[in-house]
Amino acid sequence: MAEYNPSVIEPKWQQYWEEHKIDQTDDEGGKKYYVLEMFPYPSGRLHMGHVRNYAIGDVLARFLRMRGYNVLHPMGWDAFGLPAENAAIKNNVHPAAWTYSNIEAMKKQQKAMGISYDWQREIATCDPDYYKWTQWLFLLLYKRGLAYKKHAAVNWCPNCSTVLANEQVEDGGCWRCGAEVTLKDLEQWFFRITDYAERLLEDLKLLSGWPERVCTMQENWIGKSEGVEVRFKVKDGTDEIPVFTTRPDTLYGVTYLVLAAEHPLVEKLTAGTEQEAAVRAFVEKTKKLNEVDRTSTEMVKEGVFTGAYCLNPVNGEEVPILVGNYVLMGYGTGAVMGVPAHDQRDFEFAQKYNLPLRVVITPPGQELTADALTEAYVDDGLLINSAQFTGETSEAAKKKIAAYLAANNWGEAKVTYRLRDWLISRQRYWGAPIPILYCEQCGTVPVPEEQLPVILPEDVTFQAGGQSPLAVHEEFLSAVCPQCGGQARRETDTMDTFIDSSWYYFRYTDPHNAELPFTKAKGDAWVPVDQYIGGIEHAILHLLYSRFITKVLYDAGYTAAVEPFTRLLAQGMVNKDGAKMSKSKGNVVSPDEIIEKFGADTVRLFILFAAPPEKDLDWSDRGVEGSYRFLKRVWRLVDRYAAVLQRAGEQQAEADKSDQEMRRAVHTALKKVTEDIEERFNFNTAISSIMEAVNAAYSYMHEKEDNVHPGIMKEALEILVLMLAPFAPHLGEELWQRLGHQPSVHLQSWPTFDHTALQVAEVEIVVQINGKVRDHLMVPTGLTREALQELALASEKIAQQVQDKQIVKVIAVPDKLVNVVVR
RNA sequence: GCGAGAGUGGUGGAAUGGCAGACACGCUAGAUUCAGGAUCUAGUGGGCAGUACGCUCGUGGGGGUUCAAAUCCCCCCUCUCGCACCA
Repeated sequence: MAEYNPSVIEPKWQQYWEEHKIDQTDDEGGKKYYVLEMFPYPSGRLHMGHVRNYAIGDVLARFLRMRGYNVLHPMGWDAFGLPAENAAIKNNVHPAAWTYSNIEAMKKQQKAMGISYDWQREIATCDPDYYKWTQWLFLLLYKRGLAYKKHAAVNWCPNCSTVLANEQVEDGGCWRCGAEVTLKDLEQWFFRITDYAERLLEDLKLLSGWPERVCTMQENWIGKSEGVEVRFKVKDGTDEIPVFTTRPDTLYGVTYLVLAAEHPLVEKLTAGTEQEAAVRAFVEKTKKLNEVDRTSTEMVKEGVFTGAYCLNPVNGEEVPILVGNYVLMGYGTGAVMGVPAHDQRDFEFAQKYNLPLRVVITPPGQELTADALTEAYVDDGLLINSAQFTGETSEAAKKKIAAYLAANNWGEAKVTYRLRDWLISRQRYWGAPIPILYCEQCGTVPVPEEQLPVILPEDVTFQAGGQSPLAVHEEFLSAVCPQCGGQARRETDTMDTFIDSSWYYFRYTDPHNAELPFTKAKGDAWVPVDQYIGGIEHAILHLLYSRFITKVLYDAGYTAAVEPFTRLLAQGMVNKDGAKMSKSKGNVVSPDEIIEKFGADTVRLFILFAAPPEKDLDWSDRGVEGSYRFLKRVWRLVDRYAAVLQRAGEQQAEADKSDQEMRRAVHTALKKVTEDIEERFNFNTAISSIMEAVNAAYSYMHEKEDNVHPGIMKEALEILVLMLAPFAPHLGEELWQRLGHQPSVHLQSWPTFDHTALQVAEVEIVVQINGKVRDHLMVPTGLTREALQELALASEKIAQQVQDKQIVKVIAVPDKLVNVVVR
């Protein structure tokens, strides 16, 4: 009797699968299913989060193949990024060398896990064959007017020495290193994602296969709000100040106007006035505040009078213009109208600076006076003090005032989004160069497509100061202008790595194409991804960018997909002792060690068994041992009967009761496992059903010893092995062979359960009195309500307890229960 | 503050209106063994009982709907995540 020895069988089957190209996908054949796990950054080591991610994807991929789908299950590397560059500076290795050796190490780990990837489709975003098409994508956006350069106050991470997109600032810190982000005035490249704001919002409705919270987060991030833009004329001047408001019904309550510190009119309005010095000091002070303090709700609202006034278009009233620290230049128009009676922020501000309040909205049936207010009345109501709109409801007035403004050319209805354009240039080396030239004659010129890729030079020297080595690389810098043939200079910024990952799922469909990023036929054959699996941390970033890029490709006719990912599974984290695994806490569990000790099958099984995929999972060494024990238990079961079963079919004995029970147990498990994987993704309960079937087989074995029914035992073991194969692929393969079959178990059809095996002659029902269980009865299956009721009332225990009471009602549920209601 | 999710034995978790705690970990006992480990078998929510396999309590707290609630509804508490002066 051989022992279960994963360290022998796992490498053996991995090699077999590779040699026999079991995991390669053809573009033709069967109904397609695209399973994708988010590709990793090649840090050099897999962590348990990766292991979980790939285990989930692999069970699905293997299961669906057995269900007859043509499954695409590729893997690649999000290989550009700062850590490579930091490692280069610190250890004096080239980022490319560092990255590729990390890729090798991680690939080895993935192979050791037995994940069924089609390695022929492997991609790395730092490969010129890949980033050529990332650059092509940039040019596509450029041609379509979606890539532009502008001067703006942008987020700067001093630690990473580069700028960041809005999405990449978390809590005022850099998403990668956490350093406090400051604002810098720089000229930078942007993608016009705001042009797609409405579609990105609207199409969330198509994503019924996504977790609702991810859609909600995207919805909040896009932040649509509908209102009007009103133009206030500056008194004694020609300038106009546009103001965005969602409450045009409060327009008659405006008593002042506030500009953001960065508002272009601030300087103009105060130049040469006696307010100039005070305003300038205030602006300086406000600009110095970092983003966190600036947008914190706890911040004290402060402001200063500019000395200027403007005119409320609807009533011609003069209102003072102030500069305030609570108005953001980045949202709306950078100017707000102050309605202290009906906006809490304005109320606080007005109290502090003694600005007047005017009530223009009253709650229905109530009087409201300015003096009586202790806080703003922010709800809808009826208009007062509002000329011809007095008496209207807020709802009606919003529309009527908007129309009135439009008719007089004082403003118009407008929709504003919180979403900002995507800042995509990075002042770093290890990324795809932006394919742009600056010509003295022609200005900004895109690199012609046939000249792609713009190769990232390898002979660079890194400087401690963090300046990109491209900026001082003469050979890279100098270029010939494709338009005039004159001297030109290359853009030295590289692209945000989120661009690399925003289209990689298309490249897998046609990874070796030298003419195009992918052909439409191949892209359309696979995209959208049917099931995408990854961490929740990309709820906005990667997932929003990918949706945007897919829509651009759709508009340009390169894909028929409107959305890239049909279903999304946001997996939970892998923790240890209730806390995130981290070096500083010293609670990191290394996948390598566990695989070495127990084998990949055990790790996969444990991680899928310990919790449903979307929940956080606490790592337990004991639990892992339990999974190992289970696999050994299966091994012994098959080992004991494999020989016996070679004789199966010789004598087909009549099946007795316990034989039939064995068969029922296996088919019941099969039904449950199939449903749990296919419909609910509940791998934990699928595995527990397999365990139950194994337990049933042990009981059967004890009862029958060597007199098991060969046909039934054979079928039971085969079904068990087939069910286990997606979870523990190596053991599945080994046992399949030991049962006398040819490999590969992974090319077998998923078994179908036999309805007749599930049928039972008798079923245990529960008899309740007033909802409390009082008896259990074995009754023939399929009894009618009436028959069931009769049997229940005839039961000794029930009859006894009911005899001196009045039966009010009897509820009978066939094959389940009877509830007798008594008084 | 707003939004979303969660709260079930000693532990991970199961049950989505019909016997709460499947499955597993841990623990207890027995078998096997020189011993340990491994393995197999049985037991394992609390209380009361005491061999009647019975009563009773029990799914964060309180209330409600229902013949029947972990599950549906209302209020409250706690935790996690996301957003947060967005005009």
